[in-house]
Amino acid sequence: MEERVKQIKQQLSSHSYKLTPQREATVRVLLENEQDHLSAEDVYLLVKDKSPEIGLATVYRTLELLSDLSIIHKLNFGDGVTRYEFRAADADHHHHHLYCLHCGTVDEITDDWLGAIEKRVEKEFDFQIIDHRLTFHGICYRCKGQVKDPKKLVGSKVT
Amino acid sequence: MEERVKQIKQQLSSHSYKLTPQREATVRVLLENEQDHLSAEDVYLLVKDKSPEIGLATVYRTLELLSDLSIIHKLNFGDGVTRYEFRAADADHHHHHLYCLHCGTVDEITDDWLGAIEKRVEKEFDFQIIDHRLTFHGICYRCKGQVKDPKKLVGSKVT
DNA sequence: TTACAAATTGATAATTTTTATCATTTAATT
DNA sequence: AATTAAATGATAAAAATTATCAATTTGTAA
Ligand SMILES: [Zn+2]
Ligand SMILES: [Zn+2]
Ligand SMILES: [Zn+2]
Ligand SMILES: [Zn+2]
Repeated sequence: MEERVKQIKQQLSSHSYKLTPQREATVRVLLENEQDHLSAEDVYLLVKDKSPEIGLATVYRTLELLSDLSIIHKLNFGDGVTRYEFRAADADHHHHHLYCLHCGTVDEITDDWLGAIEKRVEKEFDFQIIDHRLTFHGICYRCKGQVKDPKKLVGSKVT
Repeated sequence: MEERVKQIKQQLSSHSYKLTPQREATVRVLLENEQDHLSAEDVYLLVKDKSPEIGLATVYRTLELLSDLSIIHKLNFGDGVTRYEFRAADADHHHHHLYCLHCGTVDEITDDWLGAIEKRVEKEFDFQIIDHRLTFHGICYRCKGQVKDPKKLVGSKVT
Protein backbone atom coordinates (compact mmCIF):
# COMPACT_ATOMS: atom_id res chain seq x y z
CA MET A 1 0.00 0.00 0.00
CA GLU A 2 2.55 2.58 1.15
CA GLU A 3 4.77 1.21 -1.56
CA ARG A 4 2.10 1.74 -4.20
CA VAL A 5 1.41 5.27 -3.00
CA LYS A 6 5.09 6.10 -3.14
CA GLN A 7 5.31 4.68 -6.63
CA ILE A 8 2.37 6.77 -7.79
CA LYS A 9 3.91 9.82 -6.20
CA GLN A 10 6.97 9.23 -8.34
CA GLN A 11 4.90 8.71 -11.47
CA LEU A 12 3.21 12.03 -10.83
CA SER A 13 6.38 13.95 -10.04
CA SER A 14 8.09 12.55 -13.12
CA HIS A 15 5.46 14.52 -15.03
CA SER A 16 5.77 17.55 -12.75
CA TYR A 17 2.57 16.87 -10.87
CA LYS A 18 2.34 16.89 -7.09
CA LEU A 19 0.76 14.28 -4.92
CA THR A 20 -1.38 16.71 -2.97
CA PRO A 21 -3.33 15.56 0.10
CA GLN A 22 -6.49 15.47 -2.03
CA ARG A 23 -4.84 13.39 -4.71
CA GLU A 24 -3.35 11.07 -2.15
CA ALA A 25 -6.73 10.58 -0.47
CA THR A 26 -8.22 9.74 -3.84
CA VAL A 27 -5.43 7.33 -4.70
CA ARG A 28 -5.82 5.59 -1.36
CA VAL A 29 -9.53 5.11 -1.85
CA LEU A 30 -8.88 3.58 -5.24
CA LEU A 31 -6.21 1.29 -3.77
CA GLU A 32 -8.41 0.25 -0.85
CA ASN A 33 -11.15 -0.72 -3.30
CA GLU A 34 -8.96 -2.13 -5.99
CA GLN A 35 -11.20 -5.05 -6.85
CA ASP A 36 -14.20 -2.79 -7.35
CA HIS A 37 -14.99 -0.60 -10.30
CA LEU A 38 -15.88 2.69 -8.71
CA SER A 39 -17.59 5.62 -10.38
CA ALA A 40 -16.41 9.18 -9.80
CA GLU A 41 -19.33 9.66 -7.42
CA ASP A 42 -18.38 6.48 -5.54
CA VAL A 43 -14.83 7.73 -5.13
CA TYR A 44 -16.03 11.15 -4.07
CA LEU A 45 -18.24 9.78 -1.31
CA LEU A 46 -15.54 7.45 -0.02
CA VAL A 47 -12.94 10.20 0.01
CA LYS A 48 -15.35 12.55 1.70
CA ASP A 49 -15.66 10.15 4.64
CA LYS A 50 -12.04 10.74 5.48
CA SER A 51 -11.45 14.19 4.04
CA PRO A 52 -14.78 15.99 4.08
CA GLU A 53 -13.35 19.17 2.64
CA ILE A 54 -12.58 17.70 -0.78
CA GLY A 55 -14.57 18.95 -3.74
CA LEU A 56 -16.19 16.83 -6.42
CA ALA A 57 -14.36 18.71 -9.15
CA THR A 58 -11.04 17.79 -7.60
CA VAL A 59 -11.97 14.13 -7.63
CA TYR A 60 -12.90 14.36 -11.30
CA ARG A 61 -9.65 16.19 -12.02
CA THR A 62 -7.62 13.63 -10.15
CA LEU A 63 -9.26 10.70 -11.90
CA GLU A 64 -8.65 12.35 -15.24
CA LEU A 65 -5.02 12.98 -14.36
CA LEU A 66 -4.44 9.42 -13.21
CA SER A 67 -6.13 8.20 -16.36
CA ASP A 68 -4.01 10.43 -18.58
CA LEU A 69 -0.90 8.99 -16.99
CA SER A 70 -2.29 5.47 -17.44
CA ILE A 71 -2.13 4.86 -13.72
CA ILE A 72 -5.80 3.96 -13.75
CA HIS A 73 -8.20 2.75 -16.40
CA LYS A 74 -11.52 4.17 -17.46
CA LEU A 75 -14.25 1.60 -17.94
CA ASN A 76 -17.84 1.69 -19.13
CA PHE A 77 -20.36 -1.06 -18.51
CA GLY A 78 -23.31 0.78 -19.98
CA ASP A 79 -24.87 2.02 -16.76
CA GLY A 80 -24.37 5.69 -17.55
CA VAL A 81 -21.24 6.37 -15.52
CA THR A 82 -17.54 5.99 -16.13
CA ARG A 83 -15.82 3.62 -13.76
CA TYR A 84 -12.21 3.47 -12.72
CA GLU A 85 -9.73 0.85 -11.64
CA PHE A 86 -6.02 0.52 -11.22
CA ARG A 87 -3.92 -0.74 -14.00
CA ALA A 88 -1.90 -3.76 -13.03
CA ALA A 89 1.47 -2.20 -12.31
CA ASP A 90 3.31 -4.46 -14.70
CA ALA A 91 0.68 -5.55 -17.20
CA ASP A 92 0.94 -3.94 -20.56
CA HIS A 93 -2.59 -4.80 -21.42
CA HIS A 94 -5.82 -4.96 -19.61
CA HIS A 95 -7.64 -7.81 -17.98
CA HIS A 96 -11.12 -8.83 -19.06
CA HIS A 97 -14.51 -8.45 -17.45
CA LEU A 98 -17.49 -10.69 -16.85
CA TYR A 99 -20.56 -8.53 -16.42
CA CYS A 100 -23.60 -10.29 -14.99
CA LEU A 101 -26.80 -9.09 -16.59
CA HIS A 102 -28.81 -10.38 -13.66
CA CYS A 103 -27.04 -9.04 -10.57
CA GLY A 104 -24.69 -6.47 -12.09
CA THR A 105 -21.55 -7.96 -10.57
CA VAL A 106 -18.33 -7.50 -12.48
CA ASP A 107 -15.85 -10.36 -12.17
CA GLU A 108 -12.43 -10.36 -13.70
CA ILE A 109 -10.27 -12.50 -15.88
CA THR A 110 -6.92 -11.30 -14.68
CA ASP A 111 -4.88 -12.83 -17.47
CA ASP A 112 -4.72 -11.44 -20.95
CA TRP A 113 -6.24 -14.09 -23.20
CA LEU A 114 -6.08 -12.06 -26.36
CA GLY A 115 -2.46 -12.59 -27.39
CA ALA A 116 -3.20 -14.76 -30.41
CA ILE A 117 -6.10 -12.63 -31.56
CA GLU A 118 -4.01 -9.48 -31.26
CA LYS A 119 -1.35 -10.93 -33.50
CA ARG A 120 -4.05 -11.64 -36.06
CA VAL A 121 -5.42 -8.12 -35.80
CA GLU A 122 -2.01 -6.55 -36.27
CA LYS A 123 -1.29 -8.70 -39.27
CA GLU A 124 -4.67 -8.86 -41.03
CA PHE A 125 -5.73 -5.28 -40.37
CA ASP A 126 -2.37 -3.53 -40.14
CA PHE A 127 -3.62 -2.10 -36.88
CA GLN A 128 -1.15 -1.21 -34.14
CA ILE A 129 -2.79 -2.26 -30.89
CA ILE A 130 -2.16 -0.12 -27.85
CA ASP A 131 -4.88 -1.41 -25.59
CA HIS A 132 -8.14 -3.31 -25.62
CA ARG A 133 -11.38 -3.85 -23.79
CA LEU A 134 -13.11 -7.20 -23.60
CA THR A 135 -16.31 -7.71 -21.65
CA PHE A 136 -18.56 -10.73 -21.62
CA HIS A 137 -22.20 -10.16 -20.80
CA GLY A 138 -24.10 -13.04 -19.34
CA ILE A 139 -25.11 -14.87 -16.18
CA CYS A 140 -22.57 -15.37 -13.41
CA TYR A 141 -22.23 -18.58 -11.40
CA ARG A 142 -24.10 -16.99 -8.48
CA CYS A 143 -27.18 -16.27 -10.55
CA LYS A 144 -27.15 -19.55 -12.43
CA GLY A 145 -30.63 -21.04 -12.47
CA GLN A 146 -32.32 -17.87 -11.31
CA VAL A 147 -32.92 -16.63 -14.83
CA LYS A 148 -35.60 -18.23 -16.95
CA ASP A 149 -34.93 -16.60 -20.30
CA PRO A 150 -31.40 -15.18 -20.32
CA LYS A 151 -31.62 -14.03 -23.92
CA LYS A 152 -34.26 -11.57 -22.82
CA LEU A 153 -31.76 -9.79 -20.63
CA VAL A 154 -29.61 -8.60 -23.47
CA GLY A 155 -30.55 -5.29 -24.98
CA SER A 156 -30.89 -1.90 -23.47
CA LYS A 157 -28.82 -2.61 -20.39
CA VAL A 158 -25.62 -3.01 -22.32
CA THR A 159 -23.35 -0.92 -24.42
CA MET B 1 -33.61 -2.92 -47.73
CA GLU B 2 -37.38 -3.33 -48.12
CA GLU B 3 -36.86 -6.88 -47.01
CA ARG B 4 -35.05 -5.77 -43.86
CA VAL B 5 -37.73 -3.20 -43.07
CA LYS B 6 -40.42 -5.79 -43.45
CA GLN B 7 -38.53 -8.15 -41.21
CA ILE B 8 -38.16 -5.51 -38.53
CA LYS B 9 -41.85 -4.72 -38.82
CA GLN B 10 -42.55 -8.33 -38.02
CA GLN B 11 -40.15 -8.35 -35.10
CA LEU B 12 -41.95 -5.34 -33.70
CA SER B 13 -45.43 -6.65 -34.23
CA SER B 14 -44.51 -9.98 -32.70
CA HIS B 15 -44.03 -7.99 -29.51
CA SER B 16 -47.17 -5.90 -30.10
CA TYR B 17 -45.31 -2.82 -31.24
CA LYS B 18 -46.20 -0.90 -34.36
CA LEU B 19 -43.85 0.21 -37.06
CA THR B 20 -45.05 3.81 -37.04
CA PRO B 21 -43.84 6.24 -39.71
CA GLN B 22 -41.41 7.72 -37.19
CA ARG B 23 -40.02 4.34 -36.28
CA GLU B 24 -39.73 3.37 -39.91
CA ALA B 25 -37.87 6.56 -40.75
CA THR B 26 -35.47 5.85 -37.92
CA VAL B 27 -34.96 2.26 -38.99
CA ARG B 28 -34.26 3.35 -42.56
CA VAL B 29 -31.64 5.84 -41.44
CA LEU B 30 -29.93 3.13 -39.44
CA LEU B 31 -30.06 0.75 -42.41
CA GLU B 32 -28.76 3.37 -44.83
CA ASN B 33 -25.79 4.00 -42.54
CA GLU B 34 -25.24 0.47 -41.45
CA GLN B 35 -21.47 0.61 -41.52
CA ASP B 36 -21.38 3.69 -39.32
CA HIS B 37 -21.87 3.87 -35.59
CA LEU B 38 -24.34 6.69 -35.19
CA SER B 39 -25.21 8.48 -31.99
CA ALA B 40 -28.81 9.32 -31.11
CA GLU B 41 -28.14 12.89 -32.19
CA ASP B 42 -26.70 11.67 -35.50
CA VAL B 43 -29.79 9.59 -36.14
CA TYR B 44 -32.06 12.46 -35.15
CA LEU B 45 -30.44 14.86 -37.61
CA LEU B 46 -30.53 12.37 -40.45
CA VAL B 47 -34.15 11.48 -39.82
CA LYS B 48 -35.04 15.14 -39.59
CA ASP B 49 -33.78 15.70 -43.15
CA LYS B 50 -36.54 13.51 -44.46
CA SER B 51 -39.16 13.81 -41.76
CA PRO B 52 -38.67 17.22 -40.14
CA GLU B 53 -41.58 16.76 -37.77
CA ILE B 54 -39.97 14.01 -35.74
CA GLY B 55 -39.01 14.75 -32.16
CA LEU B 56 -35.72 13.91 -30.47
CA ALA B 57 -37.50 12.01 -27.72
CA THR B 58 -39.10 9.74 -30.26
CA VAL B 59 -35.71 8.91 -31.72
CA TYR B 60 -34.41 8.05 -28.26
CA ARG B 61 -37.49 5.95 -27.60
CA THR B 62 -37.16 4.13 -30.88
CA LEU B 63 -33.49 3.39 -30.35
CA GLU B 64 -34.25 2.08 -26.89
CA LEU B 65 -37.04 -0.09 -28.24
CA LEU B 66 -34.92 -1.53 -31.02
CA SER B 67 -32.18 -2.16 -28.51
CA ASP B 68 -34.54 -3.89 -26.10
CA LEU B 69 -35.60 -6.20 -28.88
CA SER B 70 -31.96 -6.80 -29.82
CA ILE B 71 -32.55 -5.47 -33.30
CA ILE B 72 -29.76 -2.99 -32.80
CA HIS B 73 -26.76 -2.84 -30.52
CA LYS B 74 -25.68 -0.12 -28.14
CA LEU B 75 -21.99 0.72 -28.25
CA ASN B 76 -19.73 3.01 -26.28
CA PHE B 77 -16.31 4.11 -27.45
CA GLY B 78 -15.68 6.51 -24.60
CA ASP B 79 -16.56 9.74 -26.37
CA GLY B 80 -19.51 10.51 -24.14
CA VAL B 81 -22.34 9.31 -26.34
CA THR B 82 -24.00 5.98 -26.91
CA ARG B 83 -23.76 4.71 -30.46
CA TYR B 84 -25.99 2.30 -32.31
CA GLU B 85 -25.65 -0.25 -35.06
CA PHE B 86 -27.62 -3.11 -36.48
CA ARG B 87 -27.07 -6.55 -35.25
CA ALA B 88 -26.17 -8.94 -38.01
CA ALA B 89 -29.49 -10.59 -38.72
CA ASP B 90 -28.13 -14.07 -38.26
CA ALA B 91 -25.14 -13.63 -36.00
CA ASP B 92 -25.66 -14.72 -32.46
CA HIS B 93 -22.76 -12.70 -31.23
CA HIS B 94 -21.26 -9.40 -32.01
CA HIS B 95 -18.43 -8.41 -34.26
CA HIS B 96 -15.36 -6.61 -32.93
CA HIS B 97 -14.16 -3.04 -33.28
CA LEU B 98 -10.87 -1.35 -34.06
CA TYR B 99 -10.93 2.14 -32.62
CA CYS B 100 -8.20 4.46 -33.87
CA LEU B 101 -6.92 6.73 -31.13
CA HIS B 102 -5.51 9.12 -33.71
CA CYS B 103 -8.37 9.71 -36.16
CA GLY B 104 -11.31 8.23 -34.27
CA THR B 105 -12.31 5.87 -37.06
CA VAL B 106 -14.01 2.64 -36.06
CA ASP B 107 -13.27 -0.34 -38.28
CA GLU B 108 -14.81 -3.74 -37.87
CA ILE B 109 -13.80 -7.32 -37.57
CA THR B 110 -16.95 -8.88 -38.87
CA ASP B 111 -16.18 -12.42 -37.76
CA ASP B 112 -16.44 -13.58 -34.21
CA TRP B 113 -12.94 -14.53 -33.15
CA LEU B 114 -13.79 -15.30 -29.57
CA GLY B 115 -15.15 -18.82 -29.88
CA ALA B 116 -12.26 -20.53 -28.13
CA ILE B 117 -12.00 -17.91 -25.43
CA GLU B 118 -15.73 -18.11 -24.75
CA LYS B 119 -15.51 -21.84 -24.22
CA ARG B 120 -12.77 -21.21 -21.68
CA VAL B 121 -14.83 -18.55 -19.92
CA GLU B 122 -17.87 -20.79 -19.68
CA LYS B 123 -15.81 -23.65 -18.32
CA GLU B 124 -13.33 -21.89 -16.04
CA PHE B 125 -15.70 -19.27 -14.64
CA ASP B 126 -19.03 -21.07 -14.89
CA PHE B 127 -20.29 -17.97 -16.67
CA GLN B 128 -23.08 -18.27 -19.22
CA ILE B 129 -22.16 -15.91 -22.03
CA ILE B 130 -24.98 -14.11 -23.77
CA ASP B 131 -23.02 -11.45 -25.59
CA HIS B 132 -19.69 -9.70 -25.59
CA ARG B 133 -17.88 -6.52 -26.55
CA LEU B 134 -14.33 -6.48 -27.84
CA THR B 135 -12.63 -3.28 -28.91
CA PHE B 136 -9.00 -2.75 -29.75
CA HIS B 137 -7.59 0.71 -29.25
CA GLY B 138 -4.65 1.69 -31.34
CA ILE B 139 -3.44 3.18 -34.60
CA CYS B 140 -5.20 2.29 -37.83
CA TYR B 141 -3.41 1.65 -41.12
CA ARG B 142 -4.36 5.11 -42.37
CA CYS B 143 -2.64 6.86 -39.51
CA LYS B 144 0.39 4.60 -39.45
CA GLY B 145 3.57 6.70 -39.22
CA GLN B 146 1.72 9.87 -38.29
CA VAL B 147 2.00 9.21 -34.57
CA LYS B 148 5.34 9.65 -32.83
CA ASP B 149 4.57 8.24 -29.42
CA PRO B 150 1.46 6.06 -29.63
CA LYS B 151 1.62 5.02 -25.99
CA LYS B 152 0.90 8.62 -25.07
CA LEU B 153 -2.47 8.41 -26.75
CA VAL B 154 -3.86 5.89 -24.33
CA GLY B 155 -5.51 7.30 -21.26
CA SER B 156 -8.31 9.71 -20.87
CA LYS B 157 -9.75 9.22 -24.32
CA VAL B 158 -10.74 5.66 -23.70
CA THR B 159 -13.13 3.74 -21.57
C1' DT C 1 -68.91 4.53 -39.56
C1' DT C 2 -68.61 6.03 -34.91
C1' DA C 3 -67.11 5.59 -30.23
C1' DC C 4 -63.75 4.23 -27.21
C1' DA C 5 -59.35 2.69 -25.25
C1' DA C 6 -54.65 2.12 -25.82
C1' DA C 7 -50.42 3.33 -27.94
C1' DT C 8 -47.50 6.78 -29.65
C1' DT C 9 -45.76 11.26 -30.35
C1' DG C 10 -43.77 16.07 -29.76
C1' DA C 11 -42.56 19.69 -26.87
C1' DT C 12 -40.29 20.59 -23.10
C1' DA C 13 -39.00 20.15 -18.24
C1' DA C 14 -36.10 17.64 -15.31
C1' DT C 15 -32.29 14.75 -14.21
C1' DT C 16 -27.73 13.05 -14.46
C1' DT C 17 -23.03 13.20 -15.43
C1' DT C 18 -19.18 15.78 -16.58
C1' DT C 19 -16.64 20.00 -17.69
C1' DA C 20 -15.60 25.00 -17.32
C1' DT C 21 -14.95 29.15 -14.70
C1' DC C 22 -12.88 31.88 -11.32
C1' DA C 23 -11.63 33.63 -6.97
C1' DT C 24 -8.89 31.78 -3.24
C1' DT C 25 -5.44 28.85 -1.24
C1' DT C 26 -1.28 26.29 -1.32
C1' DA C 27 3.28 25.31 -2.68
C1' DA C 28 7.65 26.22 -4.75
C1' DT C 29 11.22 29.73 -6.12
C1' DT C 30 13.71 33.81 -5.93
C1' DA D 1 9.25 38.07 2.37
C1' DA D 2 7.78 38.69 -2.40
C1' DT D 3 6.65 36.45 -6.69
C1' DT D 4 4.95 33.00 -9.66
C1' DA D 5 2.68 28.80 -10.77
C1' DA D 6 -0.15 24.95 -9.48
C1' DA D 7 -4.06 23.23 -7.33
C1' DT D 8 -8.47 23.56 -5.06
C1' DG D 9 -13.52 24.33 -3.92
C1' DA D 10 -17.77 26.25 -5.04
C1' DT D 11 -20.65 26.66 -8.41
C1' DA D 12 -22.26 27.65 -13.09
C1' DA D 13 -22.63 25.59 -17.48
C1' DA D 14 -22.80 22.06 -20.84
C1' DA D 15 -24.14 17.73 -22.70
C1' DA D 16 -26.73 13.60 -22.91
C1' DT D 17 -30.60 11.20 -21.54
C1' DT D 18 -35.02 10.44 -19.30
C1' DA D 19 -39.60 11.87 -17.53
C1' DT D 20 -43.92 14.28 -18.01
C1' DC D 21 -48.11 15.28 -20.14
C1' DA D 22 -51.37 17.06 -23.34
C1' DA D 23 -52.51 16.03 -28.05
C1' DT D 24 -52.59 12.87 -31.92
C1' DT D 25 -52.87 8.52 -34.03
C1' DT D 26 -54.14 3.84 -34.26
C1' DG D 27 -56.68 -0.29 -33.63
C1' DT D 28 -60.88 -2.44 -32.05
C1' DA D 29 -65.68 -3.06 -31.09
C1' DA D 30 -70.22 -1.68 -31.19
ZN1 LIG E 1 -24.99 -12.52 -11.27
ZN1 LIG F 1 -11.53 -4.75 -13.79
ZN1 LIG G 1 -6.62 6.37 -37.72
ZN1 LIG H 1 -19.69 -2.16 -35.42
